[in-house]
Amino acid sequence: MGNTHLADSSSVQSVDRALAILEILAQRGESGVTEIAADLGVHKSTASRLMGALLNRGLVDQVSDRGRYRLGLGLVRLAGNVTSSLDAVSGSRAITRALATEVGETVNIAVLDNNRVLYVDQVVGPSMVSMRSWLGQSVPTHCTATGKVLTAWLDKPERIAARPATWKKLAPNTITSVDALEKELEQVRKQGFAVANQEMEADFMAIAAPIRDEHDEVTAALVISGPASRIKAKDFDALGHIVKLSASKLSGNPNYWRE
Amino acid sequence: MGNTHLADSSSVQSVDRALAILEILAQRGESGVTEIAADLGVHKSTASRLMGALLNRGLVDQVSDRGRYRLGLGLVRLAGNVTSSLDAVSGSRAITRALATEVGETVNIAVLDNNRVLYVDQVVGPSMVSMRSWLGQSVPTHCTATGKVLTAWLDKPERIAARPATWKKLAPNTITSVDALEKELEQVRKQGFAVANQEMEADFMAIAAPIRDEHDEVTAALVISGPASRIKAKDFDALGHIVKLSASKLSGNPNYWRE
DNA sequence: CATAATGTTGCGCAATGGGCAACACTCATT
DNA sequence: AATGAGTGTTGCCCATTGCGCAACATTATG
Repeated sequence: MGNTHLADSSSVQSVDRALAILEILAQRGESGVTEIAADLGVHKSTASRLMGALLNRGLVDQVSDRGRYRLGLGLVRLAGNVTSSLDAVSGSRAITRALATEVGETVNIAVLDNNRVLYVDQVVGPSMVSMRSWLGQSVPTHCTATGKVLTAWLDKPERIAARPATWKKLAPNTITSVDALEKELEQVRKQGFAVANQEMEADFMAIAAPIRDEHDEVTAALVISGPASRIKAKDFDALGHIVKLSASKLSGNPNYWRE
Repeated sequence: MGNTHLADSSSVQSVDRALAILEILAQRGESGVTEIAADLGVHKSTASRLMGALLNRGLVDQVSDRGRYRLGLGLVRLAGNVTSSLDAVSGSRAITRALATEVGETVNIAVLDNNRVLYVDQVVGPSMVSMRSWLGQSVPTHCTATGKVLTAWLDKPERIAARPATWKKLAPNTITSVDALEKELEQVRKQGFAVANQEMEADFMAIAAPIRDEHDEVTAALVISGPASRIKAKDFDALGHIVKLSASKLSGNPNYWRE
């Protein structure tokens, strides 16, 4: 998909500023007009007017009658349009649901978004334990099974560009060096699937396989995830093959997931 | 939530035009610059530049290198931010998951969005039959259990404003008159839950109950849905009470779902 | 080949975006 | 109670930039 903010080829400054507000609110959660104005480097009256335009279209909501702002449900409506058209075109939902039922865990489809992974589809498994929603989440590449699958087959320069900005240790097994990551990606290419074993969050496991287009390019990742108490080392191989099989059913078609 | 497009109080014209493009693409699926320009009443060079700003921020994608445009995955990322912050604040996920497991069907939370219903959360039930995703979908109020619950307790003028633009018969049992709808909403108020029995789609059933804030105002609807082969008339009452119980667990708090 | 249709981009004018300043409102302090 | 600080909104007016014209590039068709 497009970069978060390219050089301003063929753009409109005021529109770009308004869309920058959305990014700021995505990071901040909620914010006041004066704070946003400082972030944008504009006067607060300008920030207020730009915010007004976003408010009028439901892309932001006011936290109270007069005051702080946050991202609005209008975005959910628009994003629902994106994901349902993906479902309609790719026919992926039947396959992901079958996989979720077969392995009993949550299933996602994810794409590469610059040097991050974006989760664009989700089927929650039937397990009773409350798991967070990954849909629409953006995570680093190096500590996720999806990130490994999405980067393992990239050429070297692209693979370098997809590395994380920081090698922060997020969980007990987080990979924190280039050498270790390259060795892991070699293993992914050999196995045809990736495992993230408590690398992004303690107690959180994931196994992912690549979805490929008609030219055999990796376009998305199919992943199952759950707690370490249910996904054990002795099962990685069998589960990896099951995920690969489902991913292959999603493969061979034009790139629906557009990056 | 905010209206789709208010009178332009405190707004910026070019930003509003760019956001109008998002709405057009949501309706159209994909579109060329010239078509969008005609819709907006601007020159195609203007439409191209507005589109460029949306493209730079990932809110639209190009279908090919040079040509048609559609809504982009950047919207999924932003919407994911909205829904995960709703989960975090409301703690609704545990309750909706438990309900999905208990009744074996898909569970959603929905809000009133002008005279439409917007689905803002979803847990898919463990059933094997492939069901569509409701998350982010916008549907009419009169033929959905959620729409009935969200409008039943409104004052008369607001209830009138929430009626559908057209009374098109969408399925075998679609309500197609004001009198029939008012009678149905009276029944909903009496029962405390709503049933949609093949009213929006043939073979599709739903049962919904209201989620209320600390002032007992209805702020969202909790709904279970599935095919008519699994949700039968003899079970409406029992299921209605189960959904009411779960909705009451989500009630009594400030309005997380913001309308 | 020519033509039609589409999307992109340089240029320059004037419409509107944006800063200034005033206002409205809330909250905290004395 | 009054005052001050901080915030968001809005009228006014100037100058920046949005936008239409026109040229160009690309693709598809006959």
